[in-house]
Amino acid sequence: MEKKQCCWVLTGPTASGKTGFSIRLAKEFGCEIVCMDSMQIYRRMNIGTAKPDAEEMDGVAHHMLDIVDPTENFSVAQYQEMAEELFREIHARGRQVLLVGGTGLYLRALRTPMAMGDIGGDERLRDELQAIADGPDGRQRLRDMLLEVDPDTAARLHLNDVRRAIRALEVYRLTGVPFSKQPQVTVEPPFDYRVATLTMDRPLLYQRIERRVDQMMEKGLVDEVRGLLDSGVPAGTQAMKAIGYKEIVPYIRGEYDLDKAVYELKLGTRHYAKRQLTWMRREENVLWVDALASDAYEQLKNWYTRGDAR
RNA sequence: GGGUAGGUUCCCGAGUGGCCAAAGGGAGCAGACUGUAAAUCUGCCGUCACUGACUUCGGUGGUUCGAAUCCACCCCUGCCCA
Repeated sequence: MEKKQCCWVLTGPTASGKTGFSIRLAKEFGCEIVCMDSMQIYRRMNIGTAKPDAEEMDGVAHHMLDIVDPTENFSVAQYQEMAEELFREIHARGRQVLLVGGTGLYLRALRTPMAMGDIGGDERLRDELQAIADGPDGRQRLRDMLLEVDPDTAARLHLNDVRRAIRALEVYRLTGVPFSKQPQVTVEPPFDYRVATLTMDRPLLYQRIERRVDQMMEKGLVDEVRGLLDSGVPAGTQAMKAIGYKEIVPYIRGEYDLDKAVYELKLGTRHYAKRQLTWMRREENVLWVDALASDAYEQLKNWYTRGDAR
């Protein structure tokens, strides 16, 4: 079998320093950077997503940034499709792909293409099921519905896990086959991935997060959020659920003061970073690098350029 | 100095004689995750030799079979009057 092309991946929690390392790597190895971040894909959401600006990019080609309007939804499946298309183009140019971002699900979708990747969503159905869930005894009713058509999934899901229960019911309604009985097509990923995760001492990471939030505020995060709202982006969209946006909206609406907003924003970011780490621990074949180690860059370099690794 | 409200486990905050290692929330930690994922959901959370034992509810000393809860004195904090 022909050897697959290898994509480099640099991941890690927010504020761990991915951007800096990625630019350096890109310059040294002629990489084109592909964003692997579920929120930086949105246009006009720059400060809150810590999207690199032109100066930071320093001439390095970046892809998948600003590809969706904040009023639109976007899915993992779309991401996977677009990204793989891009990889082919970049490789055709004879350049190296460097994926950079902290969205674990996106990485997994690339490394192990999702078996149910072709069963789309149905907004109306979701709304309908959500309405049931919101009703009296909603969660129990949802579980009962699921129990009837897909006892395995019903048993696996926690009563409060409404979101996944809805998805399971959705898949059943759409295909007639229970979620748990969907054919497990194991698709071989078309590319190889060499993954490195940046990490650091937890207290230090949290400190950096807080500092970064303060910087976002100085850069005018509030104005950015206000601008989005004023231009007609509804507060309930997927994009506005991003950390940095969902905490500022209530402040703008006068529901709480700025201190509270900043507190919530920092807290939300810390929680998020922790979840990212949890996700990455489960990923296999990952090089963990202490971002603050003096030889961090060397470690990354060696890992990516190592001939036999995979 | 007088009056008054309080001091509870990392924080906030319930608890006014046994059912209290002490509600609830927050933080923190751990985990899940298959077309919303920066989303959504779960577990742990005084200590230990952990189906039991030990230490804790400002301090000390009492009352009681038994106290975070009652009494006495003391220390500290907020507010009001001087």
